[in-house]
Amino acid sequence: MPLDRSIIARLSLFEGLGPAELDSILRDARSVRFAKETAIFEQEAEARSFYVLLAGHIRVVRTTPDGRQVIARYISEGEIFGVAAALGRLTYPATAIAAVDCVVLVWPNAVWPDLSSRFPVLAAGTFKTVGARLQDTQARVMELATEQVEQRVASALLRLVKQTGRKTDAGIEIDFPISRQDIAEMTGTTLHTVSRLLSAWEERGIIVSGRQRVTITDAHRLVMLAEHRDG
Amino acid sequence: MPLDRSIIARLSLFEGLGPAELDSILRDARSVRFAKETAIFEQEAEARSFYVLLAGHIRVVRTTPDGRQVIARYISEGEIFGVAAALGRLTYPATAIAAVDCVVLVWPNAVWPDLSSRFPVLAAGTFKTVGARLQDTQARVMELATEQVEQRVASALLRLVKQTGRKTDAGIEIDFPISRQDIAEMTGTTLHTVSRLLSAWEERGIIVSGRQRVTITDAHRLVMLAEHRDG
DNA sequence: GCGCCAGTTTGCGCCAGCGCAAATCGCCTG
DNA sequence: CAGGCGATTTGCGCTGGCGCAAACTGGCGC
Repeated sequence: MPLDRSIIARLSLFEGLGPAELDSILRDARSVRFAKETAIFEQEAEARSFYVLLAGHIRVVRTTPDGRQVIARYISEGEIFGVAAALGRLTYPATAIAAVDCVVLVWPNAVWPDLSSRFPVLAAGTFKTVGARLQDTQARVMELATEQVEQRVASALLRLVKQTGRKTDAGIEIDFPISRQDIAEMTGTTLHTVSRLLSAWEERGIIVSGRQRVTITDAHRLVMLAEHRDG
Repeated sequence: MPLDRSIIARLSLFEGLGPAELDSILRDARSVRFAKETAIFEQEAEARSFYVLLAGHIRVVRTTPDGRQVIARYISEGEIFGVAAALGRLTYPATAIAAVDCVVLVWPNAVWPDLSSRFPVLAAGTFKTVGARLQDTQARVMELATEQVEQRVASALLRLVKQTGRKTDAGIEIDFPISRQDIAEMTGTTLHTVSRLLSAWEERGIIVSGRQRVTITDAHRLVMLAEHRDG
């Protein structure tokens, strides 16, 4: 059963491509479902495929030799990921884990040279995504190097809300389960410190939170916290 | 006066290209000299060109809104840099400064689409470099998030030595002037802490150092320091 | 050859945030 | 609806490394 082009037509990555072209691209793809907390690919494994996330949220995690984990980023719907091969790498540099039940499109790496040369828009879009990621990662280096923990955690929450925020009556909620431990692994601190910070912010009415759930109720004050030393 | 193809023939980026192709690539380039401590391009400036370093060493620096600096990386001979435009960015994300007198080749961005499609090897090599940089940057995030200052400084020195080390009778020396402040800006600490660490290491015979100069005399013990908590 | 200055060293006090431990709380399962 | 488990909260003590300040030094320019 061939995939219907409507599933990718709306994605910015494929913008400007015609129906026949979309069909041609989809001919090499298959759609796969991943249950919550299962791995799409693993760090160090041979890179055989690249992916586009159709539905869900994915956590990209790197593990140090001594077993400590760091969350490199979250992938949102419509993003391309696992493009190691296009960047000349033979293995994936990180593990991708479904944060919720996910649906992804999968292409074998072998089709990339052909696909990218036939559809320069696609290649350009992919490299633009990579460029943006490089930029983000460098911004994180700067944050880790120059900012205090409180600023870093505030920034991380704001980034998550911006990327995946869902409006509720209480405020804007992060759209997938995220633990204190996860936030700690994004910001280079411990779950204890994150917990203390969130508690303090909740007391001051800036957020409300629960088990694996965070809602920002006063984004403005959180921005102040992220930027300055007051708030 | 046209540039001679011999200046780039030996670079891995242009590997596998014939004389006519090299000449064709060089036709669009010009060679420029930058004096020590001058800027090749500035953060936030419109990206008009991309570059290849022919001789010297370049420091890539990002500045935070409040004026703190972080060294993103050092560029060595033969590397391509300033490729913002190929990644879909309109401005440079960082400032590039000649750490010593440098010679660079400069191409206007306008020729990139043509050049990269005519010479896929060149495009692939460029994206491979970008991929490696993304990898490096993520590795730095992990280091900043999980390691102590001592480990980070040791790792930074080892990376510099590996990238640009020059053998002397005392050991392996970093091939360009580098201050305690520079090392601090690479590792997210202060020049004071770096100075204390280097003094301690010098006392233990692991390095010898002077004004803007570091020589590793016992790389093995420095590796131990970078990995564990002893040494 | 001398003076100046950027780069470096070092002492001291302090505190942000980690590590450890224990209690508590929600949620899911049976 | 009871039990159990993973997530969260919170107290306490400690310390790595920062901030400040002052002294020192190697090299370059005059």
